[in-house]
Amino acid sequence: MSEGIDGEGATQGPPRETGQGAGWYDADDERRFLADYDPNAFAPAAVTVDVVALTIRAGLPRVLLGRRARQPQRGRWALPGGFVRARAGSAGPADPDLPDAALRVLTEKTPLPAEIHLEQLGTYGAIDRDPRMRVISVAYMVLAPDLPDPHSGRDTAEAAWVPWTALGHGEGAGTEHELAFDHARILGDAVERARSKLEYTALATAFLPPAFTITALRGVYEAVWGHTLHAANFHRKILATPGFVEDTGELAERGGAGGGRRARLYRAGGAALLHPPLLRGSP
Amino acid sequence: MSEGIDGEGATQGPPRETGQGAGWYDADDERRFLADYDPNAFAPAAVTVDVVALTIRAGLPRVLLGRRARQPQRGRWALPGGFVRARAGSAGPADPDLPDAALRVLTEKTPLPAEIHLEQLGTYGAIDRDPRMRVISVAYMVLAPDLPDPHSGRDTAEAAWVPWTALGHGEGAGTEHELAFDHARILGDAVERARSKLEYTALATAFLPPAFTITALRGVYEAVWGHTLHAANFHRKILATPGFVEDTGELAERGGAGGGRRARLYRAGGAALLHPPLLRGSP
DNA sequence: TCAAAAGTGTTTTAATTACACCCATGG
DNA sequence: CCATGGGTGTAATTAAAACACTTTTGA
Repeated sequence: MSEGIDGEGATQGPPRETGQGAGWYDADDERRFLADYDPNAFAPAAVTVDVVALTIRAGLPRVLLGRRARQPQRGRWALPGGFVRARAGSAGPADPDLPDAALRVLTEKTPLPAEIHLEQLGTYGAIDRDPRMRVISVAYMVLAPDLPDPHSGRDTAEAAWVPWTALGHGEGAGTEHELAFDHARILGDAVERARSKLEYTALATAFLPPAFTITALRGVYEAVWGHTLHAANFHRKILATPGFVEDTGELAERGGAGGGRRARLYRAGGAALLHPPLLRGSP
Repeated sequence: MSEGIDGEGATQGPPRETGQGAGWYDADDERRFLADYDPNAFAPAAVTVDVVALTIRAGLPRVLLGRRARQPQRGRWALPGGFVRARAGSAGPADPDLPDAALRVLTEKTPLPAEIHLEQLGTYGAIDRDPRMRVISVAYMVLAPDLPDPHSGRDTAEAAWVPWTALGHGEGAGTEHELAFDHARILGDAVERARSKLEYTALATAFLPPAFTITALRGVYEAVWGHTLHAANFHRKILATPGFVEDTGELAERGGAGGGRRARLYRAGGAALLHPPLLRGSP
């Protein structure tokens, strides 16, 4: 990990030769080295996590945002985020790994269900992305079913599930919904990732409750991709894809608002990847 | 970016209210805030980059590794890596962005051609991944054509393009080629990413020189995927995929070793994504 | 002239699409 | 009993896989 094979600052003092020349791995020598090591001899950097939590509510794809109550970028909408706890301190225990940090900052905003899809999106570290200092931010994407309204949290004036279509990924400068820092870019990357992963993975079920209808599943695709799909062919294709969904044997409560047959309920199947994939370019 | 909307340590002192209540964005207030800001009030973390540079040489897929000349993990093979330069200092100027840091540590090992594919793989930050301290490492993947032998560099006893099949991604514990830290996991993630991206992107050409034959392109797929492909159908499919390759009008120097027709030379086309994709499951 | 590699034709098979139609339910 | 949404049948289209075959070159 870490400094790998080279890297300035990666070693302290001259190399400790132990008579083996080119140097094969020696566990005793390593133990002596670590006993002498000073962890504060390195140039520090601030590391944060930002979470793009996506859901679908009322047919619209939405992202969890909070309006910043403090400087910098006070008043702007921003992704939930926070510093990674590198070690235990007054604020609490250390985050064992980066996903723990992501879930920690997210649960400050909203309760989470037992099953949640969390994946790393990417890391953003441009030198000018935060006006205060060099900050390197690891972004995560969360896909969740429709959740209760969020609470605002300590540094947030308000928090809400905002339709991402209102944000104009990357553009939207000067609008009411302009995002703080480079969060518009991070959101744009998350949306593109989600759109693309619906094609070749079974991820769409992460947006739904444990039991759902094929029509609800189609609603996920239509909301995320932004266009309608052929209902009959979609239905058949889902059922023909091994492991995508499993029949629960139950039926949904009622048909559509103005009548209609009651739909069968399915649960997510075991498959992670779809063979064959669903392609986006279909009507 | 950075601390997003919440995050402990994200603010210093009480919020500065300016009489606007819920707080809309105010550029003047932000300017005053930044003038007072102390960048050293944060818990630091070490941030590094590690680079998985992949190529194909003599029909084998290979990764650039160096043998560590210093503790910790002295004698083990490791990925090229180094600390991100958060700000300018005695070691040199700051890295403007993370990809700059990745290219910097890579050019310490090998000269690079003009065109190079660099993409971020992911960030690794488990609390125990480095025995010295909490280190968060941003991993990059580079795909390169066959390059000259690498130079060893300051902290490296030797450097080489090692066939990744000899490394057993993630396993290989106790073998001569066991990797340092969590580099086996990072390499495994890179290999899986490369295998998967060959399916639906035109990335295979990144492993080849500017002009190449369809057979050489097939060799890339066969090396990375680890099985042979049907030559005739592969040929046709490549040419049928719009924008994958363009005919140069030239022919390769000679046919195969023991005779054979001279192959046409192609260059990479403009397309980034393949429609339709090439699927891995084909003989 | 023979073997090796490049490249084309053609048949078989499977997946996708489009459109027609039946089923179940609420008003 | 009819509008609405769920669900199935089936033919037309298109892409993939398998296999046979021609072309070009080096030894």
